[in-house]
Amino acid sequence: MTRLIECLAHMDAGIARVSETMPDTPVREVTLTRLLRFVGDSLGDELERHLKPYNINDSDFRTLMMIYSSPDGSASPGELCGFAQQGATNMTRIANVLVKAGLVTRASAAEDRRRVLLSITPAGRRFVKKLLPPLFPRVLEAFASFSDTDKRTFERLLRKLAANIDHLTHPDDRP
Amino acid sequence: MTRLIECLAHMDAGIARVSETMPDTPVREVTLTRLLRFVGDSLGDELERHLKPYNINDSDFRTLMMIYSSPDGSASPGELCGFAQQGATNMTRIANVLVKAGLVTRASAAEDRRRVLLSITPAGRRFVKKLLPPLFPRVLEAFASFSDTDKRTFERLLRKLAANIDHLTHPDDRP
DNA sequence: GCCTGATAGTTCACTAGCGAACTATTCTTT
DNA sequence: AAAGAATAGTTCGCTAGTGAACTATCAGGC
Repeated sequence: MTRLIECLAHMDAGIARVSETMPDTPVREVTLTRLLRFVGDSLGDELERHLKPYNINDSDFRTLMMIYSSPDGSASPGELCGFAQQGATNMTRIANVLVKAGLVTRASAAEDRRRVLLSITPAGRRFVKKLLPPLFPRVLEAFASFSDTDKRTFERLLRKLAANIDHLTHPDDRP
Repeated sequence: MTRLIECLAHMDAGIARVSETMPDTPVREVTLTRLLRFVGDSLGDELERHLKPYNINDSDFRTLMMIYSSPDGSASPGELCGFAQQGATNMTRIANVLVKAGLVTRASAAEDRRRVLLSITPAGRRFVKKLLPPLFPRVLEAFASFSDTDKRTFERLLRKLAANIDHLTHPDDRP
């Protein structure tokens, strides 16, 4: 597998060549977009690599973390797939996985029997507490060469970008 | 589907709660990682949405673009999956799709008959030239509120992060 | 109380991507 | 020149994720 840096160089060259035949290409913005996706995917792969030994994957883990970190340790599939940007279909599968692994329980809510309540079990909490700490050094290492200002700036720009994308995909501003 | 901004708020709250029970959580770095992936995925979804009417998906498109932007308009699956960080298996599928759509041709290379050469067809070039321009305004819009300095800084930080991840995943520095 | 419509989940059938096993070709060694 | 190792793709069987159809429950008018 080629090094990330070489991929980026290749990408830069490709974009440059495209912009020759199509002069109105917004080179910088396209580069940023591709870079962002690239780096994001790499981070995701890193995480999956760490999770694999536990036979759990990224979205299962994210979902578990959302339940774990909810104030009362439980949530319904609907809420979860809203925040995790997952389809309801997939959330059903994830819930199945987590329940089967004994990390959460599934019960239908008392007030509204259509809803389902996924609640974290003691084993689920233990699992999170064991899984998370070894992850921290790697996250820190990824940002090792970042100054405090770098991190603040990076976060600011990412949030700004998120806001822009929000406008882009929900152009329903004021009625 | 919930707004991006709300998801981020929810994510912030979740990380804050986790860091209460696990005080050694590197809150800022975790936040940056999650933000980055979030924004990257959203950009990806945006692209897929635009591509769907043409019955082509993100990786098919990226692959097509790599062939299009190669100096001689052709490449072998091996090169492509190196740079696209795709498995060879999937590249076979992608090649099948592109060939079936008449956008590229598949032929075995003369010098080394193990290799396969994927070459873009005139229809493939036309397709790219038609598909790409409507994409530009959206990319520009995503970075609309970014100053020139913002963009430069963002790019610098992303590349720095990429370099770090490279070290993280290939710790084979010097022998 | 009882249709109508809305909401929450699930099931089903399909697309996307991955790892392991396999095939065909080329390189190396002798 | 023949055997063995290496390389490039493909096929196969599996895991992830999606959209459409379906089920069960609730809410509102009458």
